[in-house]
Amino acid sequence: MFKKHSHSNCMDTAMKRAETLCNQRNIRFTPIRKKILALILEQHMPIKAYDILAKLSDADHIEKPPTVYRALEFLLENQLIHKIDSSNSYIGCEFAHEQHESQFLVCDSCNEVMELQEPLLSSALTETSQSKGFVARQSHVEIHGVCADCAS
Amino acid sequence: MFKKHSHSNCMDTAMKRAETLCNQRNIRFTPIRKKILALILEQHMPIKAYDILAKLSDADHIEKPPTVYRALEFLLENQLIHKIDSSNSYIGCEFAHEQHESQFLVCDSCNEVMELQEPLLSSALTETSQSKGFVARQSHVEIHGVCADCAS
DNA sequence: AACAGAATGTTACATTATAACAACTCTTAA
DNA sequence: TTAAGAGTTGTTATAATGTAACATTCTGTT
Repeated sequence: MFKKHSHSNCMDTAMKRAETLCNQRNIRFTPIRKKILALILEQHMPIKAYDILAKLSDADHIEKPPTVYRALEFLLENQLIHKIDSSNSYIGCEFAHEQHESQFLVCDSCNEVMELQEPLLSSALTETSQSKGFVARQSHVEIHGVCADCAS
Repeated sequence: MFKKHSHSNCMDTAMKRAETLCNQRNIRFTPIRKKILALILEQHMPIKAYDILAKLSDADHIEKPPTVYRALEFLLENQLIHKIDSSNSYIGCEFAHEQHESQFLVCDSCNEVMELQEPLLSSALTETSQSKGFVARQSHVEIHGVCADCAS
């Protein structure tokens, strides 16, 4: 485990932040979107689309894939969640308040993911793009390995 | 296009490098593996597994998905190719001679991919991991945007 | 209420990837 | 030389991931 913390607390915060953000952007934080964001946040590690689907089906009437993928698309667009490309899974965003790169430490032992916002890394990405005349729009960094807790 | 160059030349070089590397490592560079690496290299941009399959089916007798995925697995393990996670596609490695991180500029306009080995970026990745007590094994960076040629 | 646009429901299907077991091939060692 | 064993490939079937297309419902605005 990367860190101990009051998870229900962090969930509440994230949900409220999402609510506020949607109001600001004048976009609709509908029950389905809310429910799916909550499912992702309560997981506190990457979750797969069809696992979300299964949880929805348990709780409510049976849902279909598009229901989930549409909500995921919405949440991704608004940076309320991120996709971990290497495992086709989704995780709540720790910094849902501004446009930012995706930087992750992915522990291959416990499967937890830590999201980062490292200025050093950000500037390295920016400089790299610039040096190639490349106009960067979105960067995605996944560092796989073993987290501090698992290593010790 | 990121750059003009003699592509058949770069293909030959890459194939020979692969041959040498497999000899050094005492692993078998079988006809199937050779053929699939050649298909990926001649593409010179990311290619999807089922597109490889289609090309094989055209040329030879009909092949099945496991044939392709096994070869891809082999080529990935030996860093002769890389997977572009964001598009489930595969591209020949530009630096098939040593263990290295995967760093890519992905042009969302022309779909070309430029592989990099930027020391600045590498060290930023290393320092980021270390600062979190994370033991990094493999990093993957994809910078999406518009390449110099498409931007101009 | 009537409309327009957004969101959701539903069916069907497309794409990406792997499990499981059989058959073949290559090397090595009796 | 042949039997054993590991590695590779063939084959069938299916799992996992994701989307197209169209119908329906909801929401806010005239």
